[in-house]
Amino acid sequence: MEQTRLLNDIEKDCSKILFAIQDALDLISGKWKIKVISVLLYGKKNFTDLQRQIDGLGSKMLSKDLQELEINGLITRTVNATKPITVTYELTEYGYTMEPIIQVLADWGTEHRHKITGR
Amino acid sequence: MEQTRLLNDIEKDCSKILFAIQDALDLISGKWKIKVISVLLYGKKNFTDLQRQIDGLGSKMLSKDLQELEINGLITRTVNATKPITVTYELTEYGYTMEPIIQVLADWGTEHRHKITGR
DNA sequence: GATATGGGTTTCCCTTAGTATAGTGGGTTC
DNA sequence: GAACCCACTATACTAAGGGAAACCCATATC
Repeated sequence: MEQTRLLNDIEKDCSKILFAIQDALDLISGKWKIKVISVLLYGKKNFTDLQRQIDGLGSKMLSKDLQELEINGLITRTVNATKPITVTYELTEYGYTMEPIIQVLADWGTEHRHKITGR
Repeated sequence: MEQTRLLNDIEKDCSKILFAIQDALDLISGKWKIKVISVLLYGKKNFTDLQRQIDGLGSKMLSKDLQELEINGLITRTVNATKPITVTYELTEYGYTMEPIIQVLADWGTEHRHKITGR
């Protein structure tokens, strides 16, 4: 009885983190969004520079993902009145709160590569 | 010149974390793998319990993802000689190294939900 | 001997995420 | 005035990921 109750509590905990994870993934799912955010952690970038930095990313996907990231408040889009008009994308303060996610993923990936390629 | 050199260095850094992130995502991409790992953080589970705990997950996907997670050394599969035969899935030591990823995602997701639903 | 449970596999289907390619519109440079 | 850069948008296609349902095998319970 006591045991059962504890198990139920654990399952509730577990369900909660499952929902939380889904909430996070909803914003960054897809092949490119995390990478866009990662690049923007290094500073503001314009459209073409973003595309150049992320290998394989086409303009249609970049355009779509930037729109979605903006809608979700993670980045801002600024049109600059420069000679040829340029557009700058930049992480919002909220966007920067994703840094730990990027960091921990990158750390794990680095360790994993060491493990695979025989440290 | 100095400035340019620094920029190049930054771009190399950036490329590195992009590759690292890709390495990590290769193992946990898809709709269900992170959730399977998350549930297993709470302890070993059998097939049916995993399926019950993760809403919407069908047996085909679960079966496929478990195989892939095992191949990548994140979980172990143990057949138990019980009355009706049961199979137990459990995180390996390596699998547990994913905990920080799950944790940081869950934390962010929780905060995000607070923000969206008007703290 | 019918039904249930655990642990899957197989087949078929379908949507959607993503790719490739081309084009637009404004401005600048050669 | 040709060609090139930036920032996209449009169109068209495709492949892979995933869902639903049926089926399989063993045990064992009614």
